[in-house]
Amino acid sequence: MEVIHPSHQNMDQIDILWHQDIDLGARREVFDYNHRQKEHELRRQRELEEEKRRHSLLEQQKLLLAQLQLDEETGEYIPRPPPAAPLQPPAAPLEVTQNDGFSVEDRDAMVLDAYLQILAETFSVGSTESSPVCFDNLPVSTAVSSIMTPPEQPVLSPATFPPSQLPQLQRTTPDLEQAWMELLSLPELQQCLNMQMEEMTTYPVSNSPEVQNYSFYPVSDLTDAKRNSPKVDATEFINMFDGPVPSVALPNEFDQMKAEVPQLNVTFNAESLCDMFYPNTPLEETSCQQDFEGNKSTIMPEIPNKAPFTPMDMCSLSPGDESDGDKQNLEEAPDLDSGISSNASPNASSPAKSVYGSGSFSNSDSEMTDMDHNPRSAESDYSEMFSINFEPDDFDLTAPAYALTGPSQPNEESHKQLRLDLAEDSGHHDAPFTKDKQKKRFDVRLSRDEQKAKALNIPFTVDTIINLPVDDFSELMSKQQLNEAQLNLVRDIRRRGKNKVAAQNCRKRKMENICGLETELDSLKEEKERLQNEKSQNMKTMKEMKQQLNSLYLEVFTMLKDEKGNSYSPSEYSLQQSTDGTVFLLPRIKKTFRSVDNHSSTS
DNA sequence: AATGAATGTCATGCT
DNA sequence: CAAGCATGACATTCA
Repeated sequence: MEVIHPSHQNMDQIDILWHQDIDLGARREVFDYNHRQKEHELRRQRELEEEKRRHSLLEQQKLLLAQLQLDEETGEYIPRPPPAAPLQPPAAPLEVTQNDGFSVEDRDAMVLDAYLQILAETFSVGSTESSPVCFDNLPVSTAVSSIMTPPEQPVLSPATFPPSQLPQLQRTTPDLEQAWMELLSLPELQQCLNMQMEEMTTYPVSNSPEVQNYSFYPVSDLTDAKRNSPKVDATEFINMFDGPVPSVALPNEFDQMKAEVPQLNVTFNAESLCDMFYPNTPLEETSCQQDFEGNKSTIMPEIPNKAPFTPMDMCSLSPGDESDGDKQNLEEAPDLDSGISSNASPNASSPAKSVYGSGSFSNSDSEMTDMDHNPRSAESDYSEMFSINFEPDDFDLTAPAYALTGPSQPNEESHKQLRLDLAEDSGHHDAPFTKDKQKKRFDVRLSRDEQKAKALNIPFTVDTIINLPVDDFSELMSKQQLNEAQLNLVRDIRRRGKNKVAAQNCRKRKMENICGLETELDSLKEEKERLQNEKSQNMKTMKEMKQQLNSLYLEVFTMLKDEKGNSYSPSEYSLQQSTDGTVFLLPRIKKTFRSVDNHSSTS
């Protein structure tokens, strides 16, 4: 028996199968390993080229952002003026592109083109005209404005930004956020960011807590801040993190945060940068999870009011500002539909304005600031999650309607508040302090209960008092040792708040009822008109039919003849039909008589 | 200054 | 019975 070499046999079989497949329409290249390998290499080459192209676009975009600065008045990005001498780009990767021999104008034009191209190609966000809007809404402008702030002026730390805006921004620009995430996932960008981050962390960061806080902001915030960093002086760069917090942070917390700085250095590698911006970092994730689990049982009743957890939500639960996150969860969500304390200030979409307050204070903002400035040990679940403590000695920092500006302008604000108090006590509010009367009115309204609560040292916010479920509210009241006056005030605040919402709903319902009735009235009018038209049409038809009947009647009469062949007069005879259908010709004599009788009797 | 709209607050009844 | 809701009536603020 002949022994065939196995491989030879296999090759023969493959050849047979191949011929069969050719008959079926498949080409040999499909099965050719070398051919497939070539194709694979070609594909890889294309991918590499694509990668290179994206990288160059990225570089151009970074360069562009370094060349641009935010015009705080128009909200537009404009070319940055030529930097001062000491402002040398600290980031090495950008030096290559910046020293390429282009004039500033050429480079700006090129960069602008590249920018538009990037927006059109890299981001699959949408049309280019929507992009600037999104950029305007991004917190990047806050970072840029912080960079642009003169060093001698206290730079607002991220902790003083109105954090309540952030989830909103997150919601309003999900596509852009996703695009940023995609960008960040590019290895080249991660490498670049990593280099810059290493530079950043090698500075003597005296206020390291802010570094940690910084990571709580949307990814675009930090990345854009970084993109601007090449033009930023080291001092200013540090100023981005150099906030007033150390002056208000409790020493133990400060030490604790400081102790985490080495961890940050470790975790600031390229792979975990995305995770740092979003809370998948093991460091934060564990703590977030812990906190989330810890508070879940008490948070849950309120959570359904809010959209499902976003990464920012998880971030908010991280240890650095867990109270902020909780407060956002629990206070913003009811505002969405209740409108009681809708913190939507007209400036909410303009971070550059809101950084310095510009008179647009919101309750939540002040509470956030309060929470930042009053980190407290856990007295109870709710005191940790919701409360502000109105400490008598931090009056100007914790006052509800004026605390946004933070420690940078404490005296002005406390004086404003004192004047506001005086105005309220005297019962009238001339408005020398506020530009927006509507806003002022809103704030004054809000601050009445706030003021009362503060006067009695109620350790909760009015939103907390109003929006807590009754069980949680009762539990909270029982845990706090409140005196009679405080309890009464808290109940009044809750009752007023509930009733306010009820009144709003009632009026809304009333308006809807009125609109519904108006619609119904319109439809009824139309129905009436239609029926009247139908009635007149019917009457017209009836008249025509009567005329036809009359003519037919006369026609029949003219055809009737007596024995002599004379016609019957319709005035003397009438035709009547009996029940069995027989038609009789009856003289009208009786009727004539009766009419004569009637006539004689009436006369 | 008068006026109407919008909104907050209170009283009351109902669930 | 307490809590909350609905709603009419009144008060306040503002344009």
